Amino acid sequence: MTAGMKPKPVSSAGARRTTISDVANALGMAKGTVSRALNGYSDISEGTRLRVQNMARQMDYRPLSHAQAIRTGRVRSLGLVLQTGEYDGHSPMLADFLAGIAHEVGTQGWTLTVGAATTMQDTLATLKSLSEERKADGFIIPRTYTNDPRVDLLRRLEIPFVLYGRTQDPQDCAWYDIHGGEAMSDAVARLVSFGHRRIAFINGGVEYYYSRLRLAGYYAGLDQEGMTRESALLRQGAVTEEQGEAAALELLHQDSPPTAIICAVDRAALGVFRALRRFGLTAGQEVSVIGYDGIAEGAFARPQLTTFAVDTYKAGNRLAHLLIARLLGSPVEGLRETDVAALVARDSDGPAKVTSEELAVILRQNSTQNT
Amino acid sequence: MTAGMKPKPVSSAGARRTTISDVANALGMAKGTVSRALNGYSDISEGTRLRVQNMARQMDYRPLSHAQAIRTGRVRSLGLVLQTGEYDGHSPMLADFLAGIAHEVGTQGWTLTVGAATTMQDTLATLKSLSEERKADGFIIPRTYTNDPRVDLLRRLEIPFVLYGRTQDPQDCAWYDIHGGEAMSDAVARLVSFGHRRIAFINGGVEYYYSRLRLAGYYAGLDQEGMTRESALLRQGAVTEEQGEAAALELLHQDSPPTAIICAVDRAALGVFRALRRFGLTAGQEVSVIGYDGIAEGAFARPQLTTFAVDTYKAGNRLAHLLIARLLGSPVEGLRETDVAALVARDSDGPAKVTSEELAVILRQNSTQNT
DNA sequence: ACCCTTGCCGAAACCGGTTTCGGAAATCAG
DNA sequence: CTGATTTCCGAAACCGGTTTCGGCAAGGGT
Repeated sequence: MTAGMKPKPVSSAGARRTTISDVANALGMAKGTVSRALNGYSDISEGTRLRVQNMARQMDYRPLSHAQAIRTGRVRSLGLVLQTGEYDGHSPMLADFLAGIAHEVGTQGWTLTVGAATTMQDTLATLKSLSEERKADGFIIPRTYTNDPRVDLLRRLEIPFVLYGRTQDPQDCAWYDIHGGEAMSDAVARLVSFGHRRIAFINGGVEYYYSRLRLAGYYAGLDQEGMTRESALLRQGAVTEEQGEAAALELLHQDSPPTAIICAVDRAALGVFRALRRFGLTAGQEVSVIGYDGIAEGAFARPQLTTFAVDTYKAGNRLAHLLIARLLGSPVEGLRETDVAALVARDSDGPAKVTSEELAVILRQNSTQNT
Repeated sequence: MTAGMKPKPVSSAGARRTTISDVANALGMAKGTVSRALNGYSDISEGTRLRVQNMARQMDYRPLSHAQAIRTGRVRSLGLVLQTGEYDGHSPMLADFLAGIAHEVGTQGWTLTVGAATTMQDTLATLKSLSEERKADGFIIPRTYTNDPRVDLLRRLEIPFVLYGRTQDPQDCAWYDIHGGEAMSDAVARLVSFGHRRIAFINGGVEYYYSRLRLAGYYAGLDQEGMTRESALLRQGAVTEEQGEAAALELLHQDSPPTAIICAVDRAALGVFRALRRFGLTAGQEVSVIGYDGIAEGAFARPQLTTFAVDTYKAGNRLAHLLIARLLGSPVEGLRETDVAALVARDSDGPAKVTSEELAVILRQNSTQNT
């Protein structure tokens, strides 16, 4: 094998892929040398490194990840375990999320491996087996809990991961998160500027860490405006339309009903629409409603939902990026990103047209007709 | 190494996985023998096969798929490339679909690798690279077109695949499909039995093969009832709420409006609701509406949508099953399953309360107020 | 008793990479 | 000019499996 061999011809019909050996003896070198040159070992001279890289590019050589994995143990794949229980209204964003991950992963030459589970127990087992079988080098953990058993598991197993959202104990954690709290306090400020004085908050699932942050944001917003916190204006654990509707009904049936309702989750906000409709009211008129998420249905609802939209595609994208960085050795402290949700002002909120007292009268009048 | 060695102790802290060599010399055999015993070679006696299998189970030996892949070229992974373009209303089912695939795949010891693309061009490139890099042994092709370039590509590359839905040329194709056509003709029959005489059909995207089948089903239903086909009662290409709403408005603005509307897609049916609401009408009263898909929103809509529900989880499940079978060597002809959609009778359809003529009058009256 | 199958398994090559090890050539110190 | 380092690369081992090949022993036919 002389060094002057010409690169292999354009792949004919039954062409085998070019292997590292092909590259090696096209260059007249040992395959070990080619490997080290390609992987940036320091004992390779700059000259040969270049020659190898050029030849590899010319011959369109791409190492097979599973062939590398046998020695390195790394398969260049990110894992994602979906927990699909009851309908929780979050699935609409899934497609974008996956697209975001898959795109980033694809351009880096990595892969996305997805598993599914129904219970947390099941999720943990799936995580364990996927990593034991080395189907994934690390995991993206979506929808983090305040106290997340998945985090505990992966920490114990020393398997890299990155969170979508944060968790109570940040040790060993990389994450991408949206400032949901900030959005909530912005919502309060916006509603106050519209003249609202009684602003309620319908929070999401209490087990998720995000609901803590959003509640804190709501409180911060109240504080900033010099308003007092009232438990009568707070409802927790609404993530579906029904739950949102039920929570809104509770809020509206009080003596001093809120003239504005902030929801931690868009779908709950759509439920609030329904509750209002029961009284013959429409969001954005007598009562303002602001949501959070930016689901597509919000734009199609009547009235169109004002919301703080999160870019789910981008989230997936950044998460993949961060996890790959972590797997490549970046220290976890540098892999923590937060972003802001973008206010999408539509029709479901606006200037206060009635006071709480006036609203109470209207509600009493109309409640006799319905329900 | 004697044959009587005891199995390795329960994995301690830094325990390596058990390899095939571990099993081999626990049994005092050559590793090649173990491999052949486990893979059902015929030159292994029944006795040793049993001994090997037992020992493997005892030692919890599971071969690493990427280690096998290096020789076999098969990684035991199914590929799925999502095409995420504009919001087409189909994403809600995605979570269930993935769960169905992932579950089947998981229990068989396989994996699901997902990619994403925005355009068809992109999808084809992704399919090609995923298979070239051997990230997937075969593909699940969702949302089949009448004439599907993905099928052409995979056929040409001789890569196994299975379709969710059918396509024009069945050569080399395995599939799982729902009898959408049957559902549509059932819908016609149901509406006729309710006394409806003018029944319209709002079809889905014309490029998909399913819309041909559903249209044919609608026609078959009409034929069976001795009704004539009228192009005035047919609209095509509605997959979103807006498109459904627009199509319904067109249908209702005619001189002889339909008293019942069948939609090939639930989301379009929800759009029809909105169109009716514009006229102060509600589905299930003056006009009956029947959808197809069984999306969760249908149950939450007011009125609740009568629809033919497809079990998306099951679809994913069966598709994974079929593809794995195909990859294991089953002839493609035996890998074609069809299932039926289940009628979920709710509130959006019912006995005809007005004739088309009466409806026309109502619509004319109300159209002056709205729009 | 002998040859020929057949059944069954060990040994070794192989898949496509990575990593270790050792030595030749080049560079440096004195 | 010599000896000691460095620099750089070839050779070979290795990763965890699969597959080929050949041979020993048991069984069958005559």
